[in-house]
Amino acid sequence: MPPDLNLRISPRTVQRETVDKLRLAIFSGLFQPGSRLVESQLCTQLGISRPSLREALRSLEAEHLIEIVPNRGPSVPALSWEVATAIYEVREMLEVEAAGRCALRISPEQLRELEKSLSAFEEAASSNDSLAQVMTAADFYSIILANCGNPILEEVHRGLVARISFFRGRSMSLEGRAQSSLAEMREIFESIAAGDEKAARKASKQHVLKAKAAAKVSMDSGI
Amino acid sequence: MPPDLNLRISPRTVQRETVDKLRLAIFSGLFQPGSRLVESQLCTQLGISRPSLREALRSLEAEHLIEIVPNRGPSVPALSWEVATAIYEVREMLEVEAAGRCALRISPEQLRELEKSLSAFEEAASSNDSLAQVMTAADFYSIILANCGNPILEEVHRGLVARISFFRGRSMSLEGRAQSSLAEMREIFESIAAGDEKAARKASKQHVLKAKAAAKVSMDSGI
DNA sequence: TCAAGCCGATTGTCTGACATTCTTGCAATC
DNA sequence: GATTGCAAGAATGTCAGACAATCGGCTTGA
Repeated sequence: MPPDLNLRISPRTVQRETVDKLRLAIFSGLFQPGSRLVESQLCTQLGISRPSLREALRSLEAEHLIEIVPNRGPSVPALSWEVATAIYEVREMLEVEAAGRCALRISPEQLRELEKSLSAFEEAASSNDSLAQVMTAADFYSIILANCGNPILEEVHRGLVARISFFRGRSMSLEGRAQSSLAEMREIFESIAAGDEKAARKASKQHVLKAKAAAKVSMDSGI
Repeated sequence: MPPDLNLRISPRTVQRETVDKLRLAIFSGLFQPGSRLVESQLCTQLGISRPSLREALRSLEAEHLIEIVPNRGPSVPALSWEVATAIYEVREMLEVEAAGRCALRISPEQLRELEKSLSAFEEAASSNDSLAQVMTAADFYSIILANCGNPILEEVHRGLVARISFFRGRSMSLEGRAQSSLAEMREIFESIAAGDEKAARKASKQHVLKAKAAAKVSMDSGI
């Protein structure tokens, strides 16, 4: 028997359900950065009690998806470009490392999964649904990170990418960004498929750098 | 006026106070890994109500300092060596990068702070107080990370180091580990003081690798 | 126009409650 | 003797309601 196979089924508690829903709401831009989240409103909208909601909010606070100022309550933080830059830098470190490791150790089966997710992104890229683009792209990274052999790398990366979902959504709407993103991701995929660690690292680095540049453009232009 | 100077004073709420106290309790080994945390007991010990405690627990859960299984409640996770290895690897990436950047940009004033914290560790190293050793060493890293120019790097690093505090405490108790740790940290300090990025990276990498090895030894020997 | 003060809205925190689920000990059965 | 089944107790998940402290905005007065 595998030593650490986690067979325990996790009942979905109200708290967890709430965290997931709110997280998704933030990703999809339902809550704009800077907007306040009023407890009583959320309670009625979600149909839950205040204690449960507050527990969920504390979880999101610890993930840095919201911030809670005492006596003012929770709000979606407006990410400064300075912090966004910092996140992109760390994301680059993690993603480059993960891509490199992934190229050396991914299984054929997972490679097919990666290809599938690339196709999914390709389809999304040809549409105008920027949320779908962000989500499918996240799946693509997720598979790479899940196969880098380091669960912590994956976990930290997921947390960071979540925090810049706002920027990612906006920059995906940029003219041609989705298509060039697709090209970059295809290059990453090819390198990993070829088992070429160096190429995977290089392609991955390029991709993050361009994503960061696109985010900067969208931020400067759009307000 | 600085654009983003945060002048808001944060009233210390019961929730935050509780998070800090529990975090410290975990660091100091008051709660052994694997042990369950019973809400009613903690409530009476801390003198707070259950909702406040539960909010605090959710925060700690999101920091991965505790885990909460539905209908079983919170407990301190027993870190497997596999996960610990993963954490050490990511910590290495972050700390090496931070040390390198720090060497290029630290201010003379902060450098003095770094030297001070090194002295503090030196003193702790000659004692037998392994908690003090862990704490002062954490201060040392903290200054490096705070001067690397990337707040996210700092934040993520702090979170990871927190999670391996148990291992760090145990390995510091190893014969001679504190002294060799001191030597390694001094080398890091010297490199940063000299503004030598490459040396700082190298010394930092060595330090983390040795810390990891020491953790492995203490784990294998001690049970 | 601007400052001071008041009022509603919101949050921080507590108490108490109850259904559900887990744990544990004991009895019954094979 | 080992395993199964069950029942009591303990712990958690969730809710409702309450109240003081604080914040933000609006009115009022100078």
